[in-house]
Amino acid sequence: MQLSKSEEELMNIVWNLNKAYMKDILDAYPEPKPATTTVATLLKRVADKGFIAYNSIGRSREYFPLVKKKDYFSKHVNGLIKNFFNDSASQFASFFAQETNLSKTELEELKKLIDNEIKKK
Amino acid sequence: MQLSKSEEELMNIVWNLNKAYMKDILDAYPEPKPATTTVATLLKRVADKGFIAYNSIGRSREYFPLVKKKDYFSKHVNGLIKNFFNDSASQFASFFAQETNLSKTELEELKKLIDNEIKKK
DNA sequence: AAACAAACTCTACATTTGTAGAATTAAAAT
DNA sequence: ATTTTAATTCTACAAATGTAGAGTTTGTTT
Repeated sequence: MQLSKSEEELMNIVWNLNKAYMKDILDAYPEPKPATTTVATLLKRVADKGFIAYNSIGRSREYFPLVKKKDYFSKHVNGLIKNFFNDSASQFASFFAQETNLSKTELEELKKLIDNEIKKK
Repeated sequence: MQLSKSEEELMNIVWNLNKAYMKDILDAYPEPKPATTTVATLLKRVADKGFIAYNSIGRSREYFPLVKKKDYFSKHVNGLIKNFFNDSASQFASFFAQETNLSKTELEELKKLIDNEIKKK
């Protein structure tokens, strides 16, 4: 299942906090913060979609992610690639290398990384 | 403004064809093709959002993109990066290099590309 | 025990999205 | 000119999304 924009925003907070009470989540939201009930609704929806779960502790719940950010992301990016780059990751990669404004140093780093990946194969 | 999933799919076809009549677009859809009216609705919505325009030719319209795929994409990917990678493109890049399943050859190619980019800086 | 407060559920509602039938228009074919 | 057909508009409607008020539950404080 797919997360909507605002659900993603919520997930991102949960991923960052790793474990969090409602209150922590609300605190993490940037101004203007949504209503408590809005967050509650989103938490419920995201939980229904199987992205988070919680442990009941006292009157409240400690939420935690069930899906790893990495995993969610792979799927996400792969969807992008499938949709827009004829399912060719390398086509996307080249687009990415050219279009994103990485600095020289960052590019050097990336190159090293790729070298590592090559060695792994 | 943001495109929805199915609007993106349509745009992708239009980007590929570059200029296209309704019929061409329908032809380009994979099976099972949507109803003509569905495509018509999407065309209208996407036009309202300012992503395409058309020249009226005879009884029909020749649609063409107003927004370049590249531009749409940069924004898209940059949004991703902002949202999930603390606004760090290099963080995304390393994620990408490790998580996408590029073959050895593709990685080599990518490396060359990056080398080129480095030289440009 | 009573009052309080935080968190959660229920309900709601406007907007957007996915999808398409019915009706209309206008060009093309006969 | 009449029929046929492709393209467009209008209308519709269910599902998903963004947002939040009202009410309820359940620990917490005094």
